[in-house]
Amino acid sequence: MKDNDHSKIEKRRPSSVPRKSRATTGKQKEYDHVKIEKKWQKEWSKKKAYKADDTSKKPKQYVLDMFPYPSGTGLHVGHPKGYIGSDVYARMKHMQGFNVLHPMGYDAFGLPAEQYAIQHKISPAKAVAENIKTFEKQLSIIGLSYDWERKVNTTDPKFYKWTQWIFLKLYNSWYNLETDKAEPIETLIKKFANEKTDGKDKEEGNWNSKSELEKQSELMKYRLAYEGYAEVNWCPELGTVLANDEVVDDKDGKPVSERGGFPVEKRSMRQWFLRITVYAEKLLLGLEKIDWPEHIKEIERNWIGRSLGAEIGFNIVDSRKQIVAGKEEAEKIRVFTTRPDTLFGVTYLVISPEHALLSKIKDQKLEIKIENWEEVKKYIEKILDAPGSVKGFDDAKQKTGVELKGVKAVNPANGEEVPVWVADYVLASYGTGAVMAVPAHDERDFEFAKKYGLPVRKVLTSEEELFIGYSTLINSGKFDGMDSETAKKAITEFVGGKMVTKYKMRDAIFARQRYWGEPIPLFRDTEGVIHEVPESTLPLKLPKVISYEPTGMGQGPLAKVTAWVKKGYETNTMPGWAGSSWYFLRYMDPKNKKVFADRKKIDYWQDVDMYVGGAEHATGHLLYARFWHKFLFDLGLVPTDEPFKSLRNQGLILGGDNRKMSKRWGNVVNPDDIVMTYGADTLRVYEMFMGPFEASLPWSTENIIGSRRFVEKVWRLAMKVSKVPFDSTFDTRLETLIHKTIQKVSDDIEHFAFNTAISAMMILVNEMEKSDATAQKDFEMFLKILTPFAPHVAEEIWHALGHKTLIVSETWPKVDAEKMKESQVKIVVQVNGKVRGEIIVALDTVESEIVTVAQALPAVDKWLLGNEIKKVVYVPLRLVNFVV
RNA sequence: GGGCGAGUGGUGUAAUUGGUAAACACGCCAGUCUUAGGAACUGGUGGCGCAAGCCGUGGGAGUUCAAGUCUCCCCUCGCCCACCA
Repeated sequence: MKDNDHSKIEKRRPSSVPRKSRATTGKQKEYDHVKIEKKWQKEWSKKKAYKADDTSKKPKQYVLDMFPYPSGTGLHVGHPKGYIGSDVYARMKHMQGFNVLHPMGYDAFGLPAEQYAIQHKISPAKAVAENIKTFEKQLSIIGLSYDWERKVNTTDPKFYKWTQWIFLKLYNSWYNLETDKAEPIETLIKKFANEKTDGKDKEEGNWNSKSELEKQSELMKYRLAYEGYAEVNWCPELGTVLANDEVVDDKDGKPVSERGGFPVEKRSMRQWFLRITVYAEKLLLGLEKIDWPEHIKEIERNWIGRSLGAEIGFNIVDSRKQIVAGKEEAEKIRVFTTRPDTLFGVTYLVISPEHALLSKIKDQKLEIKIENWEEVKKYIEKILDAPGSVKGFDDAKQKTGVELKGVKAVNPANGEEVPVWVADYVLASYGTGAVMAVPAHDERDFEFAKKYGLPVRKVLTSEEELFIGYSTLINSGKFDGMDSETAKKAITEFVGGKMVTKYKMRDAIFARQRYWGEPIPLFRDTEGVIHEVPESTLPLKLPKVISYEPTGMGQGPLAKVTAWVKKGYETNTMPGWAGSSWYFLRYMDPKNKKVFADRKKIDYWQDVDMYVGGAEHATGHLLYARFWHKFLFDLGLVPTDEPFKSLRNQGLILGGDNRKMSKRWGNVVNPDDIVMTYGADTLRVYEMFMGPFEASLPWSTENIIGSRRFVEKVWRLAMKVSKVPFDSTFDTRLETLIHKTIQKVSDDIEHFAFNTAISAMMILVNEMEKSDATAQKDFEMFLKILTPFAPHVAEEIWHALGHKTLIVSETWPKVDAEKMKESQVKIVVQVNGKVRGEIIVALDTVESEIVTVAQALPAVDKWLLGNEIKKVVYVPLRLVNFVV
C-alpha cells in the first residue's frame, strides 16, 4: 500500500519540481518550492516575524492549538490539519493588525511515553526529548507561524512546579455554597472554630479540641482536592488498574482484561480526587456564553447531566422507631425520581447492592428481619465483585435482583405497602441509590417486573400523559386529569418530598498508578497527618527509578523508591490532564520563575480567543480546563471565568481507504514526503481545500495535484503581471471580482470555511490569467490574501516584485465597498417556477421594465403564449416568475 | 436504549433570508503546442432523448408562485454517552 502510494506520488510529480534539467520554456524563473520554503522559513525565524508582544497597545488575539503528545512514531498528514487551520487564522489576524499569540508546546506526561520508554529501555524523559525533536523537525517544514520562544513542556520541572502549585491551591480550598465560589480552607476552619465553640453541635465536639487527624478527615470532606476511595477495575494478573474500556466480557460473560484476557475484579482503592462536581452548575451555565460547536456543548451538557426531580421518602414497615429532632420516625428509604407524577403507579422499590440500608440490616441496627438474608447476602457479594457495566454488550446485560423478603415500604401517596428489591440495575452513585419502580411508565422497571412477575399499574394516559384517577387510591380525584408537569409538583408537595437537582457527573479521580506524571506535592508523617510540600521547595521532582513498570501491588513504580516512600510521599502521580488544564496560561509568560504567569501579562492576554483541536476532548481536557479556570477565577488569579472563548474542531484525515490513518492499515501518508514532492504551500492549500474544516475526509494523493497547479498558476501569473505597468488600468469587472474575493476570503477565514476561500481565490486567479491587463497592484492585493494559505510562495513573489518588507507582516487589503458593486445584474426568468431564460439589466432598472423585458424574451414568450398570466413574482435583482 | 449530526454527479465537495442545483477541484473525453507528455493551455463532461424537452439533492407525503433548504413519516450511515430512575 505504501509503495503504491509512492509510485503515485512519483507519477504525479509536477513538471517544474525537482527535475531542473527539464526546464519549461526556459525564460521564466522556475518554481523551486524546496529552495523557496527553506529560504523564507529561515528568514522569518531570523526576523522573529511571529514574536508576540506582551506590552503591545494593539488589540490582542490568542490563537491556540491543542498541544500534542509528541509521539515517537512521527506525524502523518492528518496531524497538521488543525495546525494549518489555526495558522491561516492567526496569520490573517496578524496581518489585520492584531498582536497575535500563537504558541506551541508539548503535553508529554502519560502512559504512551512510559510505554515507549519501557519498550526502548530508556528513561521517559529521554524518550520525550527525542520525540519532540522528531516532531519539531516534521512540523518546522510546514511553515507554521508559531512563536517558538514560548514553547512549554508539561514534563519540565519548571513547568510542573506550577501544576503542583495549583494542585496545592485546590487542596487548600473549599467551595462555599453561601458565596457560591471557592475560598481558602482557612475560612472554613475559622467557621468551624466559631461554630463549635458556640456549643451548637455538642455531639461533634469542640473543633479546637479535635486531634489533627480528626480535623484532617473532617476537612477532607470539603477540600477541592481530597483523598477518598474509588471502585476500580483491578486485574491481579497484570497488577494494574484498568479503565472501563480496557475490560471486556469473556465467553462466559465474566469480566476479563482486554489485553491478555485475565480476570478482573472490583476493588476499592484510595485515590486523590478533584471535587469538580461543585462546579457542575457553573460549567453548565458557562456553555451559554462561549462560541463553541453546538455538538460539543451538547456532549458536555449530557456529561454534566443535570436533572430536576423529587426526593421522596418511603417508610419501612415495622422498622425501629428512631428519634429524629425529638420525634419518632421510621427508617426511610429515600428515592430520587424525575417522575413523581407516577408515584401512584409504584409497585415495588429497588435499592442498589451498595445501599446503606443493607449494611444497617447486616449490623442489626434495625428491627428488620429479612427472611432470605443468606440469599440476599450471596447476591450482593456476587454483584459487588464484578466490575461495572461493560461496553459493547448492549442488551446482553440482563437485569438481576433479589427480593428482601419480609421488608415492606409504604407509598406515601396512598399508604400502600410495596415489596423492596435489591437489584443490579440501580446505581449507587446516582441520586439516592434507591428507586421507586413504576413498570407501567419506565422501560427498565417494566423489563424487571416482567422477569420477576411484579405487578404493573398504569396511572397516566399513554398519549397525553394525563393523570388517570384511580378510585381505589386514597386521594384520587385530587390529581385526575393533570398533565405530568403539574402533577409532578403537586404530588411531591403532597407527600412531603422536595424537588432537587442532581448531576450525573462524578468527581474526577486525580491519580494514576504510574511513574510518568507530576508527583503529588504532599507527604504523610508517621502519624498519618498530611503535610504540604512547602511552596518554596517546589517543584517536587520525580525521583529516578530503575523500572517504569507497575509494581503489581496496585501502586505506581514510585512505591519501589525507598527514600521516596520513607518521606511519606504519594506513590501515585497526577493524571495526564493535569498539565493540560492550565498550560494555555503559561504561554502568556512561559519563563516566569516567581509566579505561574505575571498578572499584568495575564490581564493583557486575558483568555484564548480561538482554540483549535479535536472533538474527542469534549468531556476530558476541555471540561477539566474549564473547571481549573473557574477555580482560578474564584481565587482571583485570572480575569475571566471561561478559558476558551471560541473553539473549532478539525476533522480527521482518513487514509485513502476511508479508514483511520494508522500503521495498522498501512495507509499512512507522511507529510515529509508530500512537502518534499509538492511543497509545504501545496500541502497547506490542499488540506484546507479538501472540504469543510471539521469534516473527516479521506486523503487523496490524486487530488493534491489540483492544489499544486493552483500554486504554480499563481507563480506564472506573477511573472506575467510584473510586465504590466504597476498602476495600469484594467477592466472594472476584474476589479469588482478582486474586491469581492477579498471580502469572501476574509469572511471565510473568520468562519473557518477555508475550502470556499480557496475556491474563491481559484476563480480570481483563473480570471486574472485570462485577462491581459492584470495590474501588479491588484495582483498584490490577491497575493496578500493568499499569504495565510501559501506564505512561502507569496513571500518569494512579493520580493520578486521588488518589495523589501515581509509580506507575512503586511497589512491585510481593505475592501472598497464601492468597487465591489456590480454595474449590471443577471435576472432569472421563470414560468411556473421553471427557468426559461435570463436577462441582464442595469442595477437601477425598475421592476416594471424588468418584467416587460423578461416577458418579451422569445424563450419565455413561447410558454406564456395563449395563457393568462395569473401572477408575477418579482424578487428584486434576482428573478421574475410568471405564473400562468 | 438515549443524545447529536449527516445522506447532493464517477470522486472531494459548493449553493446568505426558500429564488438558475452541482461553483471550485480531481478524474475522464477531445483538441492546441511539442522530439516527447505524465507539463501547460482551450473546449466538453448529472441522467434519458436526434431534438424540442423531460427527469434529477436517501425514500414517501405536505406547505409554497418557487424546496437541497421549511413541516411530518420512513430508510441508511457516522459520532458521543450508555441501566443516570
